[in-house]
Amino acid sequence: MQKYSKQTRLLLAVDCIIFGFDGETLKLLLIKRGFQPEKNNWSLMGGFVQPDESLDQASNRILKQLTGLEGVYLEQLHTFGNPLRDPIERTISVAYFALVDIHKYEKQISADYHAEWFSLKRAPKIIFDQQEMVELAKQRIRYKAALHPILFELLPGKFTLPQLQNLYECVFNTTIDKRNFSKRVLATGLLIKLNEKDKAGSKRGAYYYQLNMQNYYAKFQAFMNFIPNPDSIGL
Amino acid sequence: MQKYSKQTRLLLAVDCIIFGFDGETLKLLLIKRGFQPEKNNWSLMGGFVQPDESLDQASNRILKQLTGLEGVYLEQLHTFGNPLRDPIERTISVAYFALVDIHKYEKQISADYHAEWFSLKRAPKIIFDQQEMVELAKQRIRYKAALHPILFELLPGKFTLPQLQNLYECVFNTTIDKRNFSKRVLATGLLIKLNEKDKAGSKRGAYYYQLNMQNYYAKFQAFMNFIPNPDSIGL
DNA sequence: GCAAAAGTGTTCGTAATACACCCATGC
DNA sequence: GCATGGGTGTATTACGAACACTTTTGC
Repeated sequence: MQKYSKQTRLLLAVDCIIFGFDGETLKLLLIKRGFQPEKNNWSLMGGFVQPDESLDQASNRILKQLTGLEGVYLEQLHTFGNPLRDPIERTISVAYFALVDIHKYEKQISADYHAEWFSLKRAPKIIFDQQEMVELAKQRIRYKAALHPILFELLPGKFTLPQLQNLYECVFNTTIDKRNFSKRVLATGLLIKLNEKDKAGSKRGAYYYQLNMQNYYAKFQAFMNFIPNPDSIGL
Repeated sequence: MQKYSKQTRLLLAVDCIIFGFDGETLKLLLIKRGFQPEKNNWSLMGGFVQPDESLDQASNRILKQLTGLEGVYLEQLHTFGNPLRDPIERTISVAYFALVDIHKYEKQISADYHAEWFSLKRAPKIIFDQQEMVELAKQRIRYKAALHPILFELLPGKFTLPQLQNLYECVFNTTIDKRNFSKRVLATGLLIKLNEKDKAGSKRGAYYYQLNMQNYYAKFQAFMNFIPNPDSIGL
């Protein structure tokens, strides 16, 4: 059978908003764009969708090619299709966001790929409408994290409660009572306490926990409250 | 400046999943596809994105062209990009879902546009991967409706509490205690009681309510519980 | 011994749940 | 007068919020 004649074909790209957490602030991974226009300016990880790959495959490939990251949490966010968003030629971009354990890849990323982590607040200007993508991604992460345990994807396999709380406080830009926080979190049954302490953060040391993967997968879609007063936060 | 040479251009379409509520069940609006392949088979409202329009514009245009619907709730759902989803030629489809007051357009739609409402459970087979789109849309609506008052978009300007409860019970496939339901709903401050009754559903008649649009817009993004035990429902 | 962070329990108020009867009307 | 659906109140429970002191240990 024939093709759909008369219809316009358009360029299709994928852009990945990659978040990491260094224990202090949320970070964004950017790269210096390798081609015109906007060559050498900071950009999200992006690339064109190839003829034989799905969108999920494209986003995973681009992530791997530009950062070496593989097997990380990656989710489709939104598709941006403003006719003028790319000044050279109309390009539709399917945006994905990723959550990664920053420490796992920190050195490799900067050494091999010339990508750099920026604190969300201090990130440089990025190209086209990518700032809009980042804002939407931040919003989506907050929204989802208020209900589902996605933020664990930003932490290493072993982490402490203070670290976890720090992450939540940082994402939601709030402070949480540590007694209530630990109660809430432990009540989910998602965590396994280890017989080992992290002595880095304090003299006394804080117990390490790890995810109970069984419960994690089982309860991932359930609604659970990890933060107090979700309404009061800018969701 | 030049174009991005060497990159493949792809067809880009928009498909709209249109939901309505007739007081009994959730319904889906389908149309007989007007061109090959799958000509005359049931399909979502779809069309190709034109060179000069954004995705939102495209979805609104397609909705208007195929159904006459205008100014309805329309939201981007997900983008489907499997290389083989359209057998003729690779086509990326950005799916949108719409919520409409079925009565407002019922006659017009079937008379002028040869579109038809189908009960979700009794809908015919639709083309390509559109069933997947519908499933995702149902899921998204449930998810969103559990937290935000979007289901009002499915009701006429004046509606009764029993009608509203019916809608929620239908969307979540559950039963709700009417005393608790009315308490919850009225507590949001979203409804204004009218001095008028709907006598169609019962001899005594049920009071009409309308949305307090001020509060509706203000609280739309807030988290609110409209259904008991969201966890227990298949979200 | 002191500074700094970790860990832990109780009280209180609010919100969700379960539950049953009367009301208005058309026939 | 009776059948049908509409409307309302209360008692109990569970959960989230507020809140302060003790523990450990490196210096």
